[in-house]
Amino acid sequence: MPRAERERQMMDAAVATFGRRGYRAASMDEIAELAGVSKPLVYLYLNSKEDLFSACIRREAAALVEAVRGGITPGEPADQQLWAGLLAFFTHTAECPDGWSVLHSQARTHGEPFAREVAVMREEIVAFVTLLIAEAAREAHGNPTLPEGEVAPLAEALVGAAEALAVWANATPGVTAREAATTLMNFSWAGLANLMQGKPWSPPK
Amino acid sequence: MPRAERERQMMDAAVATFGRRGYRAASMDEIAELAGVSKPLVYLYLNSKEDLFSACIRREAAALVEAVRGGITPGEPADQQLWAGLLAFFTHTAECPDGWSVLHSQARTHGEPFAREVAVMREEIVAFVTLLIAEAAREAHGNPTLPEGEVAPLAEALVGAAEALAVWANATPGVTAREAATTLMNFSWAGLANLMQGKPWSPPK
Amino acid sequence: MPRAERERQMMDAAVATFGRRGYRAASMDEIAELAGVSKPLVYLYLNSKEDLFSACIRREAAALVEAVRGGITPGEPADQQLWAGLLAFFTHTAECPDGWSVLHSQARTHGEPFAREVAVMREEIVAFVTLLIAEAAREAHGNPTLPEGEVAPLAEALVGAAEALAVWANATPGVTAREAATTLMNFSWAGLANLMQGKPWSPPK
Amino acid sequence: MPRAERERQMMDAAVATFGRRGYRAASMDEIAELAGVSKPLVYLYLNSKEDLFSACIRREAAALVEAVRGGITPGEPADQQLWAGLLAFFTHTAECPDGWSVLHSQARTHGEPFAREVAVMREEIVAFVTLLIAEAAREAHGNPTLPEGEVAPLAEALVGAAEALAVWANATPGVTAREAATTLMNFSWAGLANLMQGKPWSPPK
DNA sequence: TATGAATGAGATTTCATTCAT
DNA sequence: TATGAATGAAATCTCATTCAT
Repeated sequence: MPRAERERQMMDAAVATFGRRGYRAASMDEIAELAGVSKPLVYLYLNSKEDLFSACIRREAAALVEAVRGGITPGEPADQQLWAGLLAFFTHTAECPDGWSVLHSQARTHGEPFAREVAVMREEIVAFVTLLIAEAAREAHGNPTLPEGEVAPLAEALVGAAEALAVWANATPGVTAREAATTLMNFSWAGLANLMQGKPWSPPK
Repeated sequence: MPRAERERQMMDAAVATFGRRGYRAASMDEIAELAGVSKPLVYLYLNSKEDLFSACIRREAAALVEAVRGGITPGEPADQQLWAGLLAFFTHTAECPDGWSVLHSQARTHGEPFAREVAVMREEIVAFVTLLIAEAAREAHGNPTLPEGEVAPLAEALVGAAEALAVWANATPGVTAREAATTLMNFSWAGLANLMQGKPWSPPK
Repeated sequence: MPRAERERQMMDAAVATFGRRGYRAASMDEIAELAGVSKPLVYLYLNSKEDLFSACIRREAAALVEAVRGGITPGEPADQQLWAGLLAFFTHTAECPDGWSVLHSQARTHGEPFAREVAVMREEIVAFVTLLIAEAAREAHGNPTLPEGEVAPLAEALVGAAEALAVWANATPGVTAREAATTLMNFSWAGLANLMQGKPWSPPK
Repeated sequence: MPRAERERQMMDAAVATFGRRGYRAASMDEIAELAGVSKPLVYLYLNSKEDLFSACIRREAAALVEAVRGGITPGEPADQQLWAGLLAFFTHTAECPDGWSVLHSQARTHGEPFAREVAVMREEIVAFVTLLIAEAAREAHGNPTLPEGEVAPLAEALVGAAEALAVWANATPGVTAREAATTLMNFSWAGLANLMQGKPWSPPK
């Protein structure tokens, strides 16, 4: 069997195992058995448990970014792009729950080598959403009405809400990607629109 | 030293260690050393690693709920209550980052005994937010304009966004609890208000 | 509470625990709890686990020897003495199963310091039985018909059979001491009588 | 080295260690060292201390039964069969003192999983001896003179005496298997013969 | 390309034992 | 006389990793 395919088998097994058990609780024995190969072969190809986990993170991150990117049509109105991106995001996380678990739950809770890998991808997505929000503001008024420093936290909140909804949708039977995306658009876009029209909510006192 | 105080020391050390390393990577040796006691004493008082982790989850969950509940004045307008609750939430998670990590990152990624403990608390908070949203709709129009089944996902999204912002605020130097709460109110409340006025965002096609 | 009584309580608890669990599996915690005292008190009075076990062996051995000795009337015919001794033996082992377990099962399986304690008592009993057999031979013929070197193994076999029957009687509901003693007399005495009349069983070839 | 042979080495070491130290006092470290392998290999092959002990019991029980069975020629007169069986028994227990210790001393003093394993083998042997006694009675008189319910305790006593003599023979230098078997035949067979002729020993009063 | 055999290091847990009062 | 508080040492067991083939 050619190396590339064997490697894919092993990574599939690793993603499933890491996603369900967590990095520490997953054992190389279990991964090798699930992949249907012997343990030394896993080491021959993937080098170490750390390297294997990193490889999983990179593969799943790339797949997620690819899925979202593929769902978007650049040049469309900002809300259409956000909608399309969210739909692709929720679709992908529903189709690959183990991969999503690796990225969201596991990689971020197991210290420095791994957290950074996933942070890179996340920043890329936050940056894209930040751009969309600024673009939307431009579309609405021709010039940015939102101060620069306020856009980033909003994008952070939107991405955070999307992540939480993805977990919730995976854990709640019967919730479709389209419903999740609609909920989040309703929840966020109208609020953003209000903000852009200079009508922020103001705290008491 | 009296037992109660020693127990508190151990739990402090355990929360710090579990919060930073995760359940599996945290070792009882490290916890005992950080607490300044011998390992057998930890077992004598807290029984087992599982029991210790559960005790940490329960203590931190109770403290968080207590903090949020203490920040709210019942009877005030719904947006005031939400604001106060978020402020208390972000203040508490900023003050107890390890406890927050235990609840948000660690407890939820390590299997059934633990996930359920924290799910109970989370459902309590989601239920409270659901009530607030419904109440706000009543305040705005005198009768519920949002269909029952749509409120729960919105509360889920709001709580999810709050959780993500708490993580982000803890990881980003210089972000205050007040700023985080303001961002989230801006992000969500205006959007919810729009929804309540019957102006949902509608997907294309 | 006076020391002597406390000590007896502790030894009772120790005998019960050692008898049921075995020397290693019995924990000082369990013994102290069963005795209704704190662990340091056990150490204050009985010194160490080894010493406590030795003390149990000595106490139970003395009680057993005392019981057997008290059942016998010296001067009676040898078979009457043997019968009375066996009856007392089976009665005592049935009344004190934990003590018997300590002597028979536990003390002999846990290495040198303890095996010797119980060996002393056992040799005393074997010597007594040896005397009885020789005496019986004299009663039958006026002079020893059995060579000296053959008496000891017979006594050993008789005592061994008694021990095994005691274990069996304790483990088999409904078997009385009188039945066990009768079985053993039937099994052994007639055989011994035959031997003494110079009619040994002879092996083939 | 092939797995089967390594496993045999480990079991040899385990039988020796369990036989000498007892189940609890034997440490897996000691067993591994005596076998000349690392501890993890013992666990890889034999699973756990409990499983290892059970495996030892089963192997030694099978070997003992096999040895006794192999010494007997079915169809011969009952006393010849008993003699041959005892000879084989004492020969085997003298050759495998550690295995005999595991079966007789250790397995029976350590709780339920183990006691039952050895009880099965013992019952098999007691049943065989019971058959022999009944057969002998038939050979002597053509019909059973011993009531059914009395044969079993006699077999129990005979087996018990054999067990005790095996321990004694192993502990007493210079005693051969042939001598032990002769002693027991002398001790028991003539007595049984008397019984079969309807001359039981009768208790006083 | 692939694996059966093997291990060093470290995890949780238990227990006999002692101090300070 | 009596105990609550505390620990050093050692047990069982797991796991990432490598060697020889």
